[in-house]
Amino acid sequence: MTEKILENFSIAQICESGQCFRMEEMQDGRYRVIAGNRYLELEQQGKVVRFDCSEVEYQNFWRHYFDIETDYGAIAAQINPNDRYLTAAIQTAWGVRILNQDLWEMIVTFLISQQNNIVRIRRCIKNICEAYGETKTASNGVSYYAFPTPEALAGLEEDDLMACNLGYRSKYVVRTAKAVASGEVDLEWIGSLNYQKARTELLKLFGVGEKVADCICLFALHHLDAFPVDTHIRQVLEQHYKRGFPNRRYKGIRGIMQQYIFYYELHGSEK
DNA sequence: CGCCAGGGGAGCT
DNA sequence: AGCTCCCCTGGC
Repeated sequence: MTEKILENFSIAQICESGQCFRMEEMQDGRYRVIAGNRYLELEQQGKVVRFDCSEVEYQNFWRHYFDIETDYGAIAAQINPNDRYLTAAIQTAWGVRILNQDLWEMIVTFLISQQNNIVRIRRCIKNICEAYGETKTASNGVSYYAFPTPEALAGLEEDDLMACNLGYRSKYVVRTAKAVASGEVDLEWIGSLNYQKARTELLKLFGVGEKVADCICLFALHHLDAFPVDTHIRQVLEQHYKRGFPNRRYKGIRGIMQQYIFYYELHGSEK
């Protein structure tokens, strides 16, 4: 067990922010997350967060995964107080963080996300993990499935993942897996690039467009200036930012603002 | 059964 | 940059 007192951190909000589809609430207040081939259970009471792992594992992995080293209070303080929309958004989404997730996992996840809803995305991910991910056992005895490696998917026919409910996205995932497994695409190299260059490389992948590329940049590569524009964000921009989003003001943290907006639209405004 | 939307993308002009 | 058409599934 590792206990930390954390500001601007809400595991519930992170879970519902729609950036990680392998995090879920088990019982009330207790959450489970699978990242790559790691498993963690955690719970939160107020600012106190209990991680079911050693201090070493927290320091070596989960601290970075949850982006604990970034001061979100300072970021929230940069929001223009005259901006009524963003001010309302941060009141609801104050505990959201941009996770540091695995690059391959995010590529597959957001290939699947296109023209898809969150419930089915979750199920698709679950399906491919159960079908092609390695079975693992957590330190507390719980068994779980790791995310399938590129190699595990590279041997498939392009339509094989339709059995996992991916629909037409099956060929996007399989073809990308083949490209990565063969070495034609070098994920480690992409991970070393700056935002614009990484984005350009990701756009070369079959099935990756601008929105998906920005999601990958934000959630895996931690390029906090990436600003994914989906149908929800587009509507917000049209309604509340007719003269354009204040890109200059939020330069370098636009992606965090995007997440606050996205969360607010999904859970906060309650129409 | 048809229609349509769900966190877009490819292919062309 | 803008446009058309398209992919598959689930809900109504």
